[in-house]
Amino acid sequence: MSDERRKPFPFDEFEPQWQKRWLDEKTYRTPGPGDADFDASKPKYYVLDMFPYPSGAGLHVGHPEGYTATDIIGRFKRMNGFNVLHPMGWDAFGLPAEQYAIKTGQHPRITTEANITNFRRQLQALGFAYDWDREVNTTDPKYVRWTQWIFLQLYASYFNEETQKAAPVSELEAQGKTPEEIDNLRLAFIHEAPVNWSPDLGTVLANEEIEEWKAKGHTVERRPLRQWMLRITKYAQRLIDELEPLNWPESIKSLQRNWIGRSEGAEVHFDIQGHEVTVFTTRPDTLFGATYMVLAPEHALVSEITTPEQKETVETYIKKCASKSDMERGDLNKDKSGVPTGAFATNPVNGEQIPVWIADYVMMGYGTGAIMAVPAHDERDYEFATKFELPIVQVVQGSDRGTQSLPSSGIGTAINSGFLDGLKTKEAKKKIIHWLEENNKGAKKIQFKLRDWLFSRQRYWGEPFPLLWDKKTGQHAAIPESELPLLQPEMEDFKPTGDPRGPLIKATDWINYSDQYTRETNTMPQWAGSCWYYLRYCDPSNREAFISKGAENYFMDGGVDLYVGGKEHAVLHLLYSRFWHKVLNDLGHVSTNEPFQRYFAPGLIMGEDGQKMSKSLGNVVSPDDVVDLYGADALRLYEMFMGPLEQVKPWQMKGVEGVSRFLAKVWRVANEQNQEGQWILSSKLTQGSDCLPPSTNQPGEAANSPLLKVLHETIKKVGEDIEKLRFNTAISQMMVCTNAFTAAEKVPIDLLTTFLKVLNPFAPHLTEEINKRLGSTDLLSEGTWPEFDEQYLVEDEIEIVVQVNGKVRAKLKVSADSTKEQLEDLAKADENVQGHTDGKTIRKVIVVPGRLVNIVAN
RNA sequence: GCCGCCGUGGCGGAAUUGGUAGACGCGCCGGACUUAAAAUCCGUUGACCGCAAGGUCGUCCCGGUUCGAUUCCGGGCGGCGGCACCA
Repeated sequence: MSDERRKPFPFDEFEPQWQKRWLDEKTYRTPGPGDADFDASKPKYYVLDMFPYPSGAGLHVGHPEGYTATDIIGRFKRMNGFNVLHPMGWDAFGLPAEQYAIKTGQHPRITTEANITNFRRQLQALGFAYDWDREVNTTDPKYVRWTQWIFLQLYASYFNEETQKAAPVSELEAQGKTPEEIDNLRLAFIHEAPVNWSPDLGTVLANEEIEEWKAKGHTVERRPLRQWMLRITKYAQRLIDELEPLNWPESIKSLQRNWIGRSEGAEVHFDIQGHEVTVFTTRPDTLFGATYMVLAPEHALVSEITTPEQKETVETYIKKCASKSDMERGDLNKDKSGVPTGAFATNPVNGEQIPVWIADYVMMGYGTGAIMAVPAHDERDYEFATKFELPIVQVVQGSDRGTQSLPSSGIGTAINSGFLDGLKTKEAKKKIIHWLEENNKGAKKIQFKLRDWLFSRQRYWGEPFPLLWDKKTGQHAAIPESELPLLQPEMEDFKPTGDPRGPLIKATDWINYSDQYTRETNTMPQWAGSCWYYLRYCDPSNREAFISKGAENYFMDGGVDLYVGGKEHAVLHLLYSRFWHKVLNDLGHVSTNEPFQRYFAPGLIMGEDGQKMSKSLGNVVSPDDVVDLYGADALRLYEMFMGPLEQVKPWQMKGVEGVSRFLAKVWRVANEQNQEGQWILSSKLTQGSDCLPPSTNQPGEAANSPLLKVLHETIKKVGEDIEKLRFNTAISQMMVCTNAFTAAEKVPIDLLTTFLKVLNPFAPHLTEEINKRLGSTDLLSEGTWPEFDEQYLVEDEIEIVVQVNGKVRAKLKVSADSTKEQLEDLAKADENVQGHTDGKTIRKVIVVPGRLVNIVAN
């Protein structure tokens, strides 16, 4: 253990030197519009990583998986003449820093800075070609300023239903709308609703965040509070439609579509003793089968319609439900519960009086919080009706599932349904919707699962809302843009108070804006900063705007070309970001309607034990340790060689050793050790091409040089594989090529240099070092990607397979231009083939030139 | 329950407009070099039968299409991820 492990090549010496040089010389700086050295005619390529939350634990080997992939693409595109934008930054607001601050008393800014310094060091030790001049940090006041500015754009906008676009609320003012009416249309609005309040965290959480924090041992309860919301639901249809043309994995698209949850159906109005109640259904064709109605316990009308006899029962039931969270209600789905209100509703289609129940299987948050129950054709209604002995009337026939629980998409024929009888489900739906619309009893309706985005948090370490409250009128207002950024006040104590207005409520001087106004004390969620960081990278130090028109037009033309990052953000971050981007697009601040043209999610890297890496299991691998033992290039190579990028795969230290051996082999193609153990240039190296046939211009002869052939195959394959993000097969091809170099008597330097260019995006340190030792003063990464020459790829002798009845019986070396007839004759002449055809009649011979001959005989 | 993805050697994985299954790497075994070890290099390595030539089986299981199926179709089984009383 104490023995220093012998390094197979001196990566520990040259890797830090190259990293220092790249940083000092700003090798990977990306010139943008406005820079003196910017060349507008050069095409851009924007390759983006999801920026990390700089935790105290530092990087684990999962981080560099995606980062290495983008680095290879970026370096490759750079060598192919693109002006590559490949930036990195920090998603640095967040609860862990705040909680650590509460524990230690240290300001979150200090721990955040320290963590960033550590993350940056770790990333730089891997040799990524980031333009560090473009680094962004969501907690930097210069960044916060623009996050708040974008929020103010949302605040000052509404969704124009006609254009399906955001527009300034000033349009509404011009239309004479009242302030209240306008507030009800703003994209950022105040809403009082039951929210997920965590007493021990002292904050409200988004629905999507509950599970995460519960898993960490925190409690979450339902509590009605006034909160800022963002009206993302207005964009539901566009978020689905505009997803379609994007180059994203189909599975991720489907995840988003699912989340948005579009359902087509109808709204139907029922009368309950003078009160109109609207339900949503995807099966309006089953209206004749509605034998009872159910309201969510929280439905506003419950108290009004409940009969005196049922009052006590209903109130008890509502109390019981209120004590349960959404989750608990969901967990108890084995057993339906509910009570009758005593009221009756009139089925608009046949005038039948049907009982109105309340039950917690109906959710207030979806649709209208009320349903028509059709027990013959809905599993849940069927279960409920059976339990409480409510009538079941079949109205669709022909379902293969029998009378109960027809699938909602099921096809059948309407029966017991008056004027719908005999119609197929599809036609019945159309006809009933038409009837409902004619008779003012309902209308076609598209319903989404997506809810508006709960945007406020009760935290210290987040962007304060740039908003004020009028002390007298209670009306809210924006602070002037000139006062941005609005930073949190310096506070000694940011512990949660239990006051749902958050810890900022304690900063009494700060809150008191003027005699007229007091400040909003909520802060924004961590998503805010990550919603638009990809835009800031394009123009990170702009003081006049969040991004300049010029930078936006150039770098965001067609959107981010490739976005790589974890699937865990496939729904929320990517949805929120798309939403903000669309609003900015509608308002004319950006020129595209989608931010990320191509998206790719790398698979998780598991621990050596096959389990997810976690501190508690002790199976976390730190890149620092891997770099110490094998070097940065070996880590990069291994991460890419493990398997397909998208796949979940376990870490294996032995595998790192394997690629380390490969890199050492490359090193030894160019270097050998002398008596003193120093690395000197290999004696196999030659200036000319004296290992090749005399005239390499002759295709046939050139192809006889195995080295030249494999090299050109490698150029071709690696280039193609990089475009397809198939790095594992690219690396295996480079291993094949290296083995050919190792086997060669002589190694022509020009061929070796060509190979080094191909390997450079993967292993930049090693290749630059060898190139330098070979006497070059240029950087490979600033050179151009080699072109392959088809003439070296042509084979003149190939192997074809001879099958008899589909089984391989012989392999023949034949000339590549053999005709079908020649192949057939050669195949039939083979001894072993004859052994299998003797005594049989040849029925058919299939010849696939260049591949095989299959003789069918019996 | 619904949606999506995936099942290939001891292991990570390659090969799909249907055409030699197991590239490349790890591990194992054998050999060379060495006083020895490490490092490096060479060779073997899906299973079974055979001295060999060769043969039989083999890509989760069952069936189908085809001259030919890891690849396409139908039906199962198993695993992973997401959603989940969404009307």
